Formats: sequence, C-alpha cells, structure tokens
Amino acid sequence: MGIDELDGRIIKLLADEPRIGVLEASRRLGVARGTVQARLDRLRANGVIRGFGPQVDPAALGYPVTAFATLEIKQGQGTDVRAYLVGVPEVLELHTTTGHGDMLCRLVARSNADLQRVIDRVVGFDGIVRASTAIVMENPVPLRIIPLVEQAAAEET
Amino acid sequence: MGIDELDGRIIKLLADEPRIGVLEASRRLGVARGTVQARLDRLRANGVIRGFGPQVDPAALGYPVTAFATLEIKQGQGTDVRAYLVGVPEVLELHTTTGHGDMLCRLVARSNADLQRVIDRVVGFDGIVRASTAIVMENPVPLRIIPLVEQAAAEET
DNA sequence: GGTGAAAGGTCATTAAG
DNA sequence: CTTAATGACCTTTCACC
Repeated sequence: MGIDELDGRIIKLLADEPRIGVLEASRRLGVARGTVQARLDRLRANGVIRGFGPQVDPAALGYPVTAFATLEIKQGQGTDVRAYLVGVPEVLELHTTTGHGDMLCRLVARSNADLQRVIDRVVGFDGIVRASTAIVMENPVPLRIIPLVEQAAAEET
Repeated sequence: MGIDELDGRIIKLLADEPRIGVLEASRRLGVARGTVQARLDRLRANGVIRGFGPQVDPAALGYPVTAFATLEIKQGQGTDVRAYLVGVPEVLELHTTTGHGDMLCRLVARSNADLQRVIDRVVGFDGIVRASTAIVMENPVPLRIIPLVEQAAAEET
C-alpha cells in the first residue's frame, strides 16, 4: 500500500517542477517513460496522488487574513452546522474533532475588520454556541507533504 | 489585483479537469486559445495560481490520522521552535497565531497510538511548554478554494 | 495556421520476485 | 508464475512560433 523510493522521487520531481512532462521526468530519473507512466497511474489509482489541480493563493485573491476557529456545537446540530458552513465561501476547511472544541475550521478574510464579518456569519448560525478564533500572524511552515513522502518512501523496504 | 469572471471559469475548469490543456480549455470556455494562455500567464505572474503540483493524500501514504496541536511557547524561543518543527515530517503545517496559543500545527500519524509518538516528539523540544491536541474525526469540508474563487470573481466588476 | 514534440496506448522482450 | 521494467512503434493532441 505504501510507496517505494522511485515513487517518492517521482512525486518530489513533480512537486519541484510541475510543468515537466512524463517524458522529461523519465529522462531525469533515468528510467523508461513507460515506467514513470505506470507509476503515476498506480499512484493515482491508489489515491496517493489526488490530482494536479491549480494551487490558488487566497491572499492573491484578496483574502490575506487567515484564522482558525474552534466551534462549540449544540448537541445534535452537527449535521446542520456542516451544511451551513459548506455554504460559506470563506470557510476553506472544516473538521470535526475530539476535545471540547467539536469543530475546527479555517477561515480567510479580506482584512482583520472583514474577519469580524466572517466570524459573525459563522457564529450567527443557530447550531453554533460559540467560537474561539486564533488569527494567523505568520506561516513558518506552509502546507507541505514532501518530507512525509520522503519518510514514507524510505520506510518501504 | 483581483480576478474577473473569465479567470474564475478558467480556474474552475482546471480544478475540475487538470489534465486538459490550454487548447481544450479554450474550446470549452468559448474563447480564443491565446486568451486563455494570456490569462493563465497573468494568474501565475500575480501569484494567484502558485502551481500545478501533485496533491498527495497523507492517508494513502499510511498516515490516516490528522490532528491539530496548539502549542504554548517559551518567551523568545519561537525561532528555535520553528526550526525544530520544520525538521519533523509529520508536521504538515505550522502557524503562529494570536491568543495564548502562540502556535498551531497540523500533524499526521500512522495511528492514534503513533500520534502519541509524534506529539511526544513535538512537545519534547525544550522551547515548547505544552500542547493541546484535537484529533480530527471527520473532514466535512476538505481544503477547498473554488467557492472563494467564485466569490472573488463575482465581486470584480 | 503550420510544425516539431510530447502524451498515451499497445506490444514483445527481458528481468526479478 | 507473476509482476514490473524496458524500448519500439503508432496516433492524437498540444504548445510554440
């Protein structure tokens, strides 16, 4: 189920230079083109690679403020809350969690002032009792996966 | 600085079917091929589209457990903590935040038991006073950007 | 709009588990 | 025996000028 060392190198190469094709990748890796193609097909089939969609930066869209909100939910309202938050564009991500928190969501906003509007819109829903928000100041480690890929590849015998 | 409606449609189309090229995209959108190409170049230049790297699923790599840890940092140890956490592959993301929390990080692990090991490794660092962890149970809204793109595109005149 | 190149597929051969 | 890698060939499609 895991990935081997060659899979890891393919993923790393594609992450570094997404524009290169299968042929160029095979050249750089020193393997046959068909091999790279077969590996990629397998990685997609296994769900390891979900796709190659565009990575959009919310800040460049005009939403430079990011925050994480911990939501406390009324008993039995979880389903309604999810359905509601799906409809809020500024909610980029939503998780249900253990702990008192119940839910954790990632928000973006146009400014700190605008964040208040977003939070009001989130908390305004009936099923949400209260929200505790942490505004992101810096992002020393942006969402990454390569180190984990390397570890997973190395652990495969 | 924002994006217009056509930009939005281009991004949406590429998100839905990343494999299609510029030519096929222009056909579907009913615009000239050069237009799509120019728009894409501009979106990349503006930083709206950061790239087309592979989206890797940690679960498929053997790390199905996700957690968010709020870290409390010793005064003046922030820089050291960042440098340390960068070296931990299971740390997928790290933010410094407002509030008592100081830092928020996203972790993955091979199992709930393995999560303990990861947390120990994180908290084991000297500059970290303590960690409060929320384990993710469900993910009703996986990281998404399209609704925000649509809103940003609609708001542009 | 034309052209060189690459993607994607199939095949037979070879190697390794 | 099964799985994977390889190099060859072919057709369609795209990117670039």
